[in-house]
Amino acid sequence: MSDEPSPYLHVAERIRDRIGAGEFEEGDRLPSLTQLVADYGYSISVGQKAYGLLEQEGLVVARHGRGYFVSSQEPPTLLTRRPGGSGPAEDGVKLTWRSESATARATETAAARLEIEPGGPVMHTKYVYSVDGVPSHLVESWEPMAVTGGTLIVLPEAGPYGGIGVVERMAVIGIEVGDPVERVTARTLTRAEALLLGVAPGAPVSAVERTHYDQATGRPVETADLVLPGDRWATEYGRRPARRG
Amino acid sequence: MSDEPSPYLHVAERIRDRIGAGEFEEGDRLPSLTQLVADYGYSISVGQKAYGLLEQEGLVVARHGRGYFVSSQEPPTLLTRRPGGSGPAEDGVKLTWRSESATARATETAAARLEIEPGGPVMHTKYVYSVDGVPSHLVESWEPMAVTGGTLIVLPEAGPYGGIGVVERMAVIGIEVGDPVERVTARTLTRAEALLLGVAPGAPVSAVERTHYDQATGRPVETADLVLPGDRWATEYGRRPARRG
DNA sequence: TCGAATTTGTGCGTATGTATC
DNA sequence: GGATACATACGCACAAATTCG
Repeated sequence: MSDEPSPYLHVAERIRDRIGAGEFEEGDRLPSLTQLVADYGYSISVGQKAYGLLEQEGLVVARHGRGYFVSSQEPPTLLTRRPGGSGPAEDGVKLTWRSESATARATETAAARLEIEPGGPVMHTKYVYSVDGVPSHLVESWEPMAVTGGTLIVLPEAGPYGGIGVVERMAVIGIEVGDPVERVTARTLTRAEALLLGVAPGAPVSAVERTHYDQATGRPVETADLVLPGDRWATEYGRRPARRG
Repeated sequence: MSDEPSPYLHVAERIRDRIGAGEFEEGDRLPSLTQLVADYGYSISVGQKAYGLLEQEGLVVARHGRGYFVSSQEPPTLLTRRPGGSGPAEDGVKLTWRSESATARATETAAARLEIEPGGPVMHTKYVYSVDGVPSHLVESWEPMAVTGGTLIVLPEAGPYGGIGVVERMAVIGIEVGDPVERVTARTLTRAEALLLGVAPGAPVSAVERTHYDQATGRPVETADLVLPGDRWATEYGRRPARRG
């Protein structure tokens, strides 16, 4: 009979409108739950559900014991990454990392991407990167031992040529590596990843499958999985043409 | 003192585990709320909150009057998109779309990306794309009227040159457009977007800011926001070198 | 340092509405 | 119509975080 929305939807809409109208700005404190009861006449739980909805929409953040606040819509700093690189393109950002390398047998998917036999020997390395000391993203890479085995660069992060990136390392053993192929999709963090990054599981991330190829032979020489939290990273592909207007 | 999680988190974890252990498979009906009360001894509202959490994680779907079900985790096929294109690179996939165009004043962000004055006239078009009849992704594009105004291609989806893509349309008025610049990040769906796509809000998506430039002058001629659900789309950047090994 | 007041977070029990079978 | 199930709402209680005197 009635076309009225549910009370909690009604309250959520009102709050949304009041934010939109400029009554509250970024970072401002919103009415408390008890205030909402006074304002709209519904119960506390209606206010809770309304704020819960707005929280899910990313418009509002709750702070225990303090109140509800208008969230900053635009994240303060979104670091930009370019294909191939593992770190930010911006200057003045301190990138650090921890890594662990071990020889392993190629999994089904790694083998397929490296175009080697499943179970074949690979160097498997896991990275946890940090920006200004805060965990920022995860990388896991695989390199065929058939390519780097017995050379000085077999360990990506140790030895005289450790820690300088795939392109430079491969150059040491005479392999010219071009721009990588990157396959990007979106998913939510697993529990294990969330633990490493110190954020809530279920946070959206870009999952990037990156593969570097030998320019001369066309064979894959490295493949990696990158996990980039969406609230901290953007990746920029392509270059704009030079301005000649 | 106690390290126990909240009851609703505990129940959510148990259900998650039971699904992971194979006790319930895709599409299976999960215990009803009253059954959860019998199983775990908490109240109905605890079960509701637990299922609510799992719903948000995308593991469970609720069907009014029927019950809670295990949602299909793995999509049958992940479509591949290439930069610039709006549709899948795969063959045999039927891509359809609905669109709405209207002239508008450029918002702050659209103006910045198009390098025009904020509030300047633009053609604003919203698309809802479907694959095999099922809503698959969203696109919203802006083109400066200074570029297309008064030409045959002013409406992207109407007239003799409607619906053929940016590169081809711009070619009609003598503008050569190169590969676009795409900036990719991850976020969750807003409620409005979730409604259009018919999926749960909070689902992870790739958000792509795409800009096409005039190859000759280096000026932006079109910019667009793409919303690509992570469970249906991947975007592939770069090409592997030819095999000569 | 302590405690009171405020505020959100969580849980419980119940009632009502509505969809499904 | 009746039984079952989820959706929403209300009121109350207590826990936990914050603020302030």
